[in-house]
Amino acid sequence: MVAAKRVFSEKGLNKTTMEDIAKEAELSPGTLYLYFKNKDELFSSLSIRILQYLNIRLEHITHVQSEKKFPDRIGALKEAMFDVYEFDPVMLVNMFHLQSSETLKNLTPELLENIKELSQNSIQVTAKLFEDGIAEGEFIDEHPVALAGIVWAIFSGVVLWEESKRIINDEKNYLRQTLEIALEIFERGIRKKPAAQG
Amino acid sequence: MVAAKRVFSEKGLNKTTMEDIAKEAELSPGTLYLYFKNKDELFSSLSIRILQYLNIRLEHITHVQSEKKFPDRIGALKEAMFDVYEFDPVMLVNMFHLQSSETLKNLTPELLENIKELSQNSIQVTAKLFEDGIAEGEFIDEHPVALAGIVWAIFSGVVLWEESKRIINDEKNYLRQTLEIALEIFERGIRKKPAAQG
Amino acid sequence: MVAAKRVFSEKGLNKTTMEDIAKEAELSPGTLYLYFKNKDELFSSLSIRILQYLNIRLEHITHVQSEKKFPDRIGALKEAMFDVYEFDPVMLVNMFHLQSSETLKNLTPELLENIKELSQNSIQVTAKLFEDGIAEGEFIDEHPVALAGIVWAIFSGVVLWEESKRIINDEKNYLRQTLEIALEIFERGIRKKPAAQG
Amino acid sequence: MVAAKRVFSEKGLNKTTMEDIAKEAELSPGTLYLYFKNKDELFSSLSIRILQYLNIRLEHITHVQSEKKFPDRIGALKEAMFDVYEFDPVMLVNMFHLQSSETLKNLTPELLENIKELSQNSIQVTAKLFEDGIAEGEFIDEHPVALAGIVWAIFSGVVLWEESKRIINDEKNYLRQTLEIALEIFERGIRKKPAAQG
DNA sequence: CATGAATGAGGTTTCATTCAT
DNA sequence: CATGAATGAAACCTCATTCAT
Repeated sequence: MVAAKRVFSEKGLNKTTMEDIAKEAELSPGTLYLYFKNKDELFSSLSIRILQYLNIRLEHITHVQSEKKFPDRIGALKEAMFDVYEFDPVMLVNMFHLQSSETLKNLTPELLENIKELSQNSIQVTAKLFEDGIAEGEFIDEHPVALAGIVWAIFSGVVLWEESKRIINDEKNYLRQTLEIALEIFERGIRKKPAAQG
Repeated sequence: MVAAKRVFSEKGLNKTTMEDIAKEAELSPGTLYLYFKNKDELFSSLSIRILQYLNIRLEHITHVQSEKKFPDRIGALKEAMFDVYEFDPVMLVNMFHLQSSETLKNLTPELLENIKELSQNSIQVTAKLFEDGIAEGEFIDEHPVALAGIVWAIFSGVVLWEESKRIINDEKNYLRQTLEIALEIFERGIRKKPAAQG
Repeated sequence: MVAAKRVFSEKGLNKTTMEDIAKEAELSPGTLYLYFKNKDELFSSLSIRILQYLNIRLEHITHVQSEKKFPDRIGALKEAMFDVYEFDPVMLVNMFHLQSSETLKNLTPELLENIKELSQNSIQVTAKLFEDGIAEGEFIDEHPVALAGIVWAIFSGVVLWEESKRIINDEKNYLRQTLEIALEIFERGIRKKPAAQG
Repeated sequence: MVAAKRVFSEKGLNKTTMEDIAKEAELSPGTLYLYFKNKDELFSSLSIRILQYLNIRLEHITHVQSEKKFPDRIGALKEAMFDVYEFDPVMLVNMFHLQSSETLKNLTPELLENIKELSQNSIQVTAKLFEDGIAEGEFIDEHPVALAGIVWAIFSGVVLWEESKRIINDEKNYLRQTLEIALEIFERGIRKKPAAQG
């Protein structure tokens, strides 16, 4: 349920009970089991929604904007990241927590396969974005998949980092600014001739 | 207990029972509660050990190696990262999950304060590493705290990323290589005149 | 549960486990927690049943028998006491032990308020029984609330006294006789002109 | 330990741990077991101190003041009650709670015998106080033991009553006044010709 | 399709008691 | 005579899951 993820955000996966979720979703606990095999699957399904949204956005970048030059496409990637974050900041953070063996082991094989495909696909699509730049000899590093991994690692690192600052220090969340700077540094770091020094 | 984290590492936070830990530590369940108020606090104490180790390594960089020039110091930071990761990869990942508000509520105020201080300190110490470079006009961005945040975000992002790849795809963990590349890109990205192009 | 107090009666509050109660009630332990927040609250709820029964009996005296003269009404009070004792002797004794601050802290505020109201109400209703006698100038003491307090103190004192005699000396319980005499003395003691001397 | 009973008073028998007591007594838990076989025995020993004090006071009334007339002796009994209450209000209340089967069953036979004797003795001594009055034909009731039981029941009833009022309503404790009135009523109630009416 | 009362296994936690020092 | 760390049995309580309605 789209609304039930609010509970996960507040309490975290472990401390959230099925009854909490049912209450928030205005359903009965039993009803949840009509839609989800168990708690972990419910949690994962919510995570998958974000991965799906992310993939849709990435498809859009490659297909619709395929004629554009690289600098615009990395800008589009940045926009996609912001959108994904704003689509559901809470579940995004939760999804990053999903990546721990204990949760993944309880999933149905289909669901696990689903997650695998979605994440592999998003990496590959991201990697394609870098291929042009590499082809044109603009980049220092020439392994597009590595670059894709790193750019998503930066994304998740910044999201978690800003989130934990918010919780521990009660600070405001500067995600957008921090991510902007981080990606700028990344972009400068991968180019042979930094734009700024043109 | 230094030996009790083995159980956490194997089973993950949720699936680990106090009795598991007691058995591994060759103690009785009751004894654990002489040293830790509850399960969350035991877990957090283990996380703190990593933060403490990190801070010790960082102190070492600034104090002992203070005469060294910047390029060496960012190299030392990189080494510290690898060491922290190898000190206890699993607990490091768990620590990134610690930041869920509900877990933090069960901690004693002292422990919470302890965590706060350690993370703030590690950021500040890291920020100092960048100050020289900024003072010498070598860097584009001039906000050392922002750079410190980003470099740690990259670290945690890469760690989580590689861990999840390992779990989902059963791949080997390329942490060292990925982190190496990521930090190289980062370093190039922050300098005005990339060393490679000097 | 009306049937669950049997266990308390047999074993006493401390020695009774939630599982004992569950077994006697033919329920599972978890089910008990659907109805009672915790053990103290379950125990208190049983105590409240006696207070409620007492209040119902007292209401009956004032409302139904309001036309009767005082001597009959104090006789009715005596009957109420016997009935309350016979309603559940063991829980009555336990109720007198309820008043330990630590136990009261675990209760929900509503339950605590409930207990307060019931005890205050029973005092006030009892006090009303004495008001007529005072109005007609028959009594020496003219503070009805004080008399109400004393008559209930006598009740609880005699109940505890006879119970402890029963336990320590394995004697039979002479509650009825002792209470009869005690209340007769009380009644003679508060009147200006003792009936016997008329 | 004379000072350790404060803990019982605050928390009640069940909620008080041996460690609480040890801390209050500035001893270690282990040391308590040098002096007391177990928790119940520790608790009972504290109760016995009051019974002993009560018996000493009662002896004093009969032996030293044996030449006095009855009216003075019942006045002396009243004083003894106040003294006993002030000697240790807290343990007095606790002692009344002791009278529940669950606690008594764990006692050593010697201790139980001790308690039996002390309470039987105090009843008998009290009964003697009434014998003179009965012999002189002043009293309506002619069973001294019954009167003794009732007078102690009134005492314990009033003590518990005032104590519970204090806890539940946070009221001040009017023990002295209430007991004074209650005993006056009792005294008037047992005499054939009330003193007040000459 | 939905419910929600009931389950009960299993977790966390407590605490009277012991024993090596 | 005193300690207090350690015990471990047994308590309380939780919560994912089921199933009769």
